[in-house]
Amino acid sequence: MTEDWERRLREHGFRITPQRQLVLEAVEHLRHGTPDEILIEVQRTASGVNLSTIYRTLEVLEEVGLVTHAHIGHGPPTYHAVDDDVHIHLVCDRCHAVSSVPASVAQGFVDDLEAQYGFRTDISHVSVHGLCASCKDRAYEPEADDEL
Amino acid sequence: MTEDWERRLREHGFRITPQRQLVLEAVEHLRHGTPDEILIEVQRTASGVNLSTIYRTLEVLEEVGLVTHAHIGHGPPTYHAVDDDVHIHLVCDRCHAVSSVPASVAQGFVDDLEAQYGFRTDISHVSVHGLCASCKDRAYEPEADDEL
DNA sequence: CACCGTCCTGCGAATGGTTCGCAGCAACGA
DNA sequence: TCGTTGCTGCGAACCATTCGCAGGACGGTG
Repeated sequence: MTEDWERRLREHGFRITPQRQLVLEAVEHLRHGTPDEILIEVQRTASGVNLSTIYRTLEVLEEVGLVTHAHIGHGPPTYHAVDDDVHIHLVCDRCHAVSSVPASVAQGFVDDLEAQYGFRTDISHVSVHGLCASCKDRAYEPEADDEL
Repeated sequence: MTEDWERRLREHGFRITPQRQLVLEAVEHLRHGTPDEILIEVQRTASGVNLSTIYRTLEVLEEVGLVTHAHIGHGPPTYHAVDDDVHIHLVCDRCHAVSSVPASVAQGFVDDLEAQYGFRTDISHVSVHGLCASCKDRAYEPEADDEL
């Protein structure tokens, strides 16, 4: 049978190539992956694949709706498959830990933005910065030591 | 009288320099500015200032709490003065327009994150992606033309 | 008000992530 | 099987950011 991802690509006039299959599989396997990490994963199977191909392939896969990317912190974007649960990234500014929470916690917020400002939020693209539970409890602002 | 920003810098052991004053003024003048844009603004007054100085100065100003930065979209970070109203950036993925809304619309969301996950959100660092009102009304997914 | 120790700045090079141009190979319809 | 055209690998180009260094400026002190 023809896989869904093949159909998606064909419908948009793209060809089916081993590279595209491998990149998609890598993204699905690593649940979050930067282009770099995806390259390494792909090269476990096909060592000849080039970084530029990863970038171009991710662009194509995103265009046909098979993957999306989100900006987490200062570094490069991370890609993930679209059929994953929609989630929000919580990025700790202290320890840089990234956790995911269901998008549903933001539903009220998203609805408010649409109702009050007409803005339709792509919630999976949101990344939220702050302090994770451990860092919040462990210390209070060591970099802003005005008093003490 | 001694300005607040001078006191802030001195308290942290930093010196007062024209460059630091100019960068701070530029950030306050442009309400959102990338390092590049800030450089151009600063150079209207002092053409000799270098880009590396902008980066280093922004780092210092951020450390002492005079400016913050937020990640908006794919490009470089944007800086703004901290005494601005705390706001959230809404970034339109279609037309790339950036609008600001009061942080208060996210209060419930922020509270939920703290209550349910212990995550203390730095709301001013959040940027929200999606479609602005005009783009949402004007067209439906021209880049994802599955049908028609 | 001049002096001196440091910090700060300008400059140019290095770095890391991403994109581009090109020539050859491969997908897929005929 | 053949030909068209898209896709890939490669290396160079590019952009934003950081670093190292030498000279200049800030600001405390006498």
